[in-house]
Amino acid sequence: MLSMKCKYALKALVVLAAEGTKLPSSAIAQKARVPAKFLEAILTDLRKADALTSERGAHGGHKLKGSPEKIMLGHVVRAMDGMLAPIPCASTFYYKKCDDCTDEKICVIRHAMTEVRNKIAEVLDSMSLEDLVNMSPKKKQQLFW
Amino acid sequence: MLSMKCKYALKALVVLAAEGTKLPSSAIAQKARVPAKFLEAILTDLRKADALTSERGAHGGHKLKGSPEKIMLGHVVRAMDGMLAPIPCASTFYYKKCDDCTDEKICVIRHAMTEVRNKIAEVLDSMSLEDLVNMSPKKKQQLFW
DNA sequence: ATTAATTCATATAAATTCAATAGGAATTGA
DNA sequence: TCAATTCCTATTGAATTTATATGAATTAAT
Ligand code: FES
Ligand code: FES
Repeated sequence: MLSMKCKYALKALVVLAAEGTKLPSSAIAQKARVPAKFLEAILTDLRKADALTSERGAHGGHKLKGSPEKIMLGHVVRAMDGMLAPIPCASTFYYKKCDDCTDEKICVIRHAMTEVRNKIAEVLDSMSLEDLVNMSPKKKQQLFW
Repeated sequence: MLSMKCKYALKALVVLAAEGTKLPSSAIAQKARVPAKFLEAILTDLRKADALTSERGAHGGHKLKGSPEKIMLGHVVRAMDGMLAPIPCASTFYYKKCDDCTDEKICVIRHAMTEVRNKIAEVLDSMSLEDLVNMSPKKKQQLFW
């Protein structure tokens, strides 16, 4: 399950990708239809995840770091929610051993869930913010949802 | 994320699939290495999900309902954890509208997550308990994890 | 220098979900 | 009657989620 945090993060990034310019968090919150104060914390995390840069003070704001086609959904989702895999032992970026399994090399649950994780990663690691923006039939009107 | 409940459920079902026979929950708990009392509740849910049948009283126990190749992982995961989709609006079995989106037909988040959900469903709805058992290199020794 | 707009840091809180345990009623076979 | 079992209801503690509140630090404009 994607958390609200992650969903909001994606929306914020789509807004920034479509806009291209620097925007204050309040403007992003409005356009993305996301709780303003919650978004502030999310933007901080996105900055730490290297997805955007921020400037403080008057006329400050947030701007995408790098071009939209280089920021992949997989990167964003991992930064917000952690692993893509359904189960920690099947994760490549957030691997964790299972206490209830003695030999993960033969574990059939792990094998099955690794297949799932690979499919998820295939989709999310090949889809960029630009893809997301272009996906919208109304992108010229800046309507994404 | 797969819950522990779901993981335990899958393990219990693999044990039953491999064994073929009726087993009391205590025996399943031991073979699957799962907390006994927690498993009891899980087995009840699995019965309600039509994955097994139970007999009460002495010599009672639980038995797979139908053959292992007909019970799909997707069915089990849905019964335990709900939707496969990363987000409710992208779920086919557990659909729920998003409060923060005004037009889901054009929503790019939904479009992206629908792709993910379809990949997940493709894997889990085509993999059966029998597949899981056969996946094990040590199935003859009943070692699955 | 003051003010307004902003990010940033920290703390907190309410609600929900998860993982499990407890206790005992009901059922069944020996 | 007894032992083994499923089944039912309640509870618990911990963690996570989804925020909100407060105010410090920074910056540009006046
Ligand atoms: S090793 Fe993770 S489920 Fe078995
Ligand atoms: S409709 Fe669900 S994310 Fe937009």
